[in-house]
Amino acid sequence: MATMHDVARLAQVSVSTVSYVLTGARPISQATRDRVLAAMAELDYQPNAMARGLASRRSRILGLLMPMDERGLGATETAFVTGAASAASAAGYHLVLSPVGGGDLDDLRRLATQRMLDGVVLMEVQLADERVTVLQEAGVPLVLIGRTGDTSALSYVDIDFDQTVREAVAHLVGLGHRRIVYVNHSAATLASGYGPALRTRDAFVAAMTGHGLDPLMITAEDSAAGGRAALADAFAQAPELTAVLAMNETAIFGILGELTGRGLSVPDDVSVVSMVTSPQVAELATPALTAMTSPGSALGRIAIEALVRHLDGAGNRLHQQLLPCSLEVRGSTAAPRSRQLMGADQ
Amino acid sequence: MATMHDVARLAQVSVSTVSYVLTGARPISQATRDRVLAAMAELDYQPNAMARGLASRRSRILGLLMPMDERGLGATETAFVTGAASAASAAGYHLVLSPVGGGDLDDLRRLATQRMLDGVVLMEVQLADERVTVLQEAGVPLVLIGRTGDTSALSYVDIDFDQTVREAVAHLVGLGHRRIVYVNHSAATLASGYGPALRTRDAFVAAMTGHGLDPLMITAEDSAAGGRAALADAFAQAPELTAVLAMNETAIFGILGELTGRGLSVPDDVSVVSMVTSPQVAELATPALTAMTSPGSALGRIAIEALVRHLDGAGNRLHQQLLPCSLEVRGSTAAPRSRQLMGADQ
DNA sequence: GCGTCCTGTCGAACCGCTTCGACGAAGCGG
DNA sequence: CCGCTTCGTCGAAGCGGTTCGACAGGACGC
Repeated sequence: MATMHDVARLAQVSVSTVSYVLTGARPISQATRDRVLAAMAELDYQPNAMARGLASRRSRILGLLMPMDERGLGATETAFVTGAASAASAAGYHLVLSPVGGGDLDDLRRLATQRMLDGVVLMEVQLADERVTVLQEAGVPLVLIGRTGDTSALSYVDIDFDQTVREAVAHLVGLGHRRIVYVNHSAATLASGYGPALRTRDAFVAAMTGHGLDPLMITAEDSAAGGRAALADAFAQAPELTAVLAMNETAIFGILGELTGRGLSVPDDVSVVSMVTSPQVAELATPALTAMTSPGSALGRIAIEALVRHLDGAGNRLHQQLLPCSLEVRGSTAAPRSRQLMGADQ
Repeated sequence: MATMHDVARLAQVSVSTVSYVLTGARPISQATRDRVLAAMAELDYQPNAMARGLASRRSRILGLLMPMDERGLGATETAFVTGAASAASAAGYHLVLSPVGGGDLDDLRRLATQRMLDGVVLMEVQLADERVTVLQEAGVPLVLIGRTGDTSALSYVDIDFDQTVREAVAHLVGLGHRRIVYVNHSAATLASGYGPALRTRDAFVAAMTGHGLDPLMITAEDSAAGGRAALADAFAQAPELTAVLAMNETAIFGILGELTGRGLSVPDDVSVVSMVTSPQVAELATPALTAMTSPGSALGRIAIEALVRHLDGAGNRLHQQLLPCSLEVRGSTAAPRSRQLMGADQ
């Protein structure tokens, strides 16, 4: 493993000159630069990341902290990660993903305090998130995906849930639906302060009321069974419903199964719109789901770019940005057919 | 940010003594140790990871290299990651996930050469995998998940596909099925040398022939549409089939949809077994899928433990281990009902 | 009572790179 | 031709740890 000394010796310059060639921190003549570069190539020189990090007090490593529950990463989150990774790589940073579970707040503190990460992007932020506190106390530059309740001093990128829900509702209302049920995450998730669940709830109420309609929300566990139960619930509360808007990607398969089980067809009897969904998942269902496609990779890219700007540039400004999901119409939505035609089978 | 010097001064000892307390490399008297620990606590001292890494030439960081395609990470892969993460943390290592896409072999080389990773676990290994070569050349300790074609000099943990397929086939044969179709990944995936696809193919042929049955394999694109097409294919080649064994987790939803579309019921008309699947995904379908559950988190744990043993211990031995998936019977398999009863609707 | 072996601690030499101050050599206006 | 920048380069001092050799002092064998 060649070191800078070897390069310097071979190129007949001092170590510092080699360093300046590498970092560009000071001007170096073309002739010298060429000699140094040639020496580096000949020795197959690679700078030692640790040494560089120690001396410069910057690791050029960015952390992407992702809670990994047993459910796995959806295509949305994956798009997010890949977007972030390529943006980081383009900016000359490494991106490491760190799976931080619920309990290891200490682990997180250690990671942050050991000066191994120049900055951090935090995914799946709760409205009140201790991790944010820990990282802020550790003095680590931070960008959130999602938002905490109080965003006054934080940079974040998030989905524009308000706009997204409004658009989804508008699509259904435009088709002629009046009785629309919103299937959210579970009550427990709501109670835990999960932002997307809360924000979509509020947005749904606002959107429906805006159309003069009654907003009915049902909560569902994150499972197929939860979806089935939720749909049963929905029919109990609103037998005349003609459309379902679902935030819960996992439950939606149960919803579809239950609809089929009741002899209802999608989209003829009931239209279904899936929120914050990736095309891959939407295509999995039969019929393919009309969905609000999340701007996954853009979110990742923007978050990293904001973080890098903060680290490299002098700018100390906060970056706060919302991106809406885009409506992609597939086979699961259509104009409602009159309920009378269906006979008595509810 | 307190440094070792600060601790040493406060505890009235030399820096090296503090270091020995921390690393345990030399005996330190209880009295001194207590003074040092007290000083560390008082100053809220955290060792600087870079400095430590530079001096000791060991970063205590393990890399988990995961290719991230747009499909996302299934629950299986996620279990794998969490298993690895907790094992690493238990061994006193950090685990960073690095999403290496297809093209960035150079990126990988850089990561490996910069001495930032003590060792690496490589996921989703192809039979001929350039990444393995790159890492071996860089001299990075390596454990594979999956296997390359030539495993003579490599440590790996992998699923015992042979055993898994044999068990799945035995389950179906035991129920009375004779005509069983195996839906594998796409022909392109097979051609690319994807180990699981090739190994399950061979295992399926062996298992079926062992039962005196004709092994029929169909390839399917990784999508619902691919699954539908594959099932049509299967019926064209074997109209009398009563069971489907599917490796392709994505295609399986299309298979189920197509079966329903043809008026066939699962499991009464056709039994379906999903291979290398997580319970979460199996429960998503209606009916819930009988599946071979992959030992995801155990795989991750074992891989990391093998790597750590190699790094810490003197042992230079290879670790090569296969783990079978375990059969979990759910609602998608049953004894075949005689085809005669079905009438003429093929 | 003396050489020997541990034990526990210290000082100093790195690990490989960045960065700051210094300085000779041009370049330049007057 | 002189003093003053500007340019290009060098040497050395860190960055915050680890680790090796040395050594004082007590235990121990004989």
